[in-house]
Amino acid sequence: MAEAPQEPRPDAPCPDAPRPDPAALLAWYDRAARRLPWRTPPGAAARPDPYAVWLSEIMLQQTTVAAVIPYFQTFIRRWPTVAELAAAPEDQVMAAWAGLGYYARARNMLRCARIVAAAGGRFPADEAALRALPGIGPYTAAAIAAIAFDIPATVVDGNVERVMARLFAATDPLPAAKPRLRALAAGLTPARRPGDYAQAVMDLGATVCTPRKPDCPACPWREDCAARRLGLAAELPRKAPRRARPHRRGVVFVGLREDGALLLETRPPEGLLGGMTGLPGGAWREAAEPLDDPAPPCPGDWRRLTAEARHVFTHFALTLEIRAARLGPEAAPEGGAFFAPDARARAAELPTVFRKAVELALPELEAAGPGR
DNA sequence: TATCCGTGGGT
DNA sequence: TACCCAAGGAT
Repeated sequence: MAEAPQEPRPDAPCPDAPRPDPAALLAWYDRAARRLPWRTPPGAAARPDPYAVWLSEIMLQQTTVAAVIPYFQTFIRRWPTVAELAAAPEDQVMAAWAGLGYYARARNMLRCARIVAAAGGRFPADEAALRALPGIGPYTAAAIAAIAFDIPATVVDGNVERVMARLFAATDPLPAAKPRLRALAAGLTPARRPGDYAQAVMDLGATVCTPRKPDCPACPWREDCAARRLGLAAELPRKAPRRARPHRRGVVFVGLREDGALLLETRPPEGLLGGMTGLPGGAWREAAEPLDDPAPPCPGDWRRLTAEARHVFTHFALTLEIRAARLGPEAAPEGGAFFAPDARARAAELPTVFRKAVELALPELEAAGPGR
């Protein structure tokens, strides 16, 4: 295709500017690569298990490495192959995922595992085919293709966007700048060691080219970085302003039966905390509106706790009023609620907002004793 | 294109 | 305290 003459952009690298060398980044990676449970050492001839790469990448979506590691270890030990994960009951998978957040990931992960297992148990070594699987978007498809199969796919995550914005001093704000940052990243992707390169750019963003206080002297691309020359590194990438977070309130019931069983319910499959186990309660409404005062899920001596559970979701903050009761062996839940044995073990299988409420209520309920 | 969807750590 | 941010995807 013929090159159309392009309007020069004020923040574009001049044609004679030194082009960052992927080999320099790979040399840094050979030295500085983090050891991660799903990662093979840099330069290793053997590719990592595609199942482990896929599992780690799903867990790492919008989630920090430190948070993922224990969950990855648990999953890989409990379900060592995609076939074994595919055969697992959904409620067990959701319970094992509890606390990691973005629960639609877990359901899509299981759907994906079942598709792959039914097709023979091998992940496709092709970016487009990966992209067609549930829970695998542009980033994850490129990451699996590159890391598991050493295909020269361009991974673009938040790290890569930040590194490119600085390297080329792209001053236009996100998210509008995404297509251009992707194109810049694609222009650097090497044919040699693309899997290590993909991980190297992300490691660079995670450990050197950090959002605040980047460690420019430690950067293998320090001499090539336009933002560093301009003194802009710490200010990039720029971002469009975001909306203020609203505040909501609600009521939850923590019911403890004499035998230690906890009163729970299964949430609707879609939406917030979809498909997870939760506590019965009312609607969560804007704090300025009247509180939804729901009927108890089961008759009992319900008492309001002084303490409230506070939790912050991505797009709103929540304060939960807690109503707690010890319930007799005859207690009969209504409206889909049910008892599950071993309240303390169950709390670990709840989304964090509910786990907080249970942890506030249990000591008081246990101290009160059955005869209260 | 914009909104929805969790959580925990850093500053 | 308040805000930012993280190996994003689905709709």
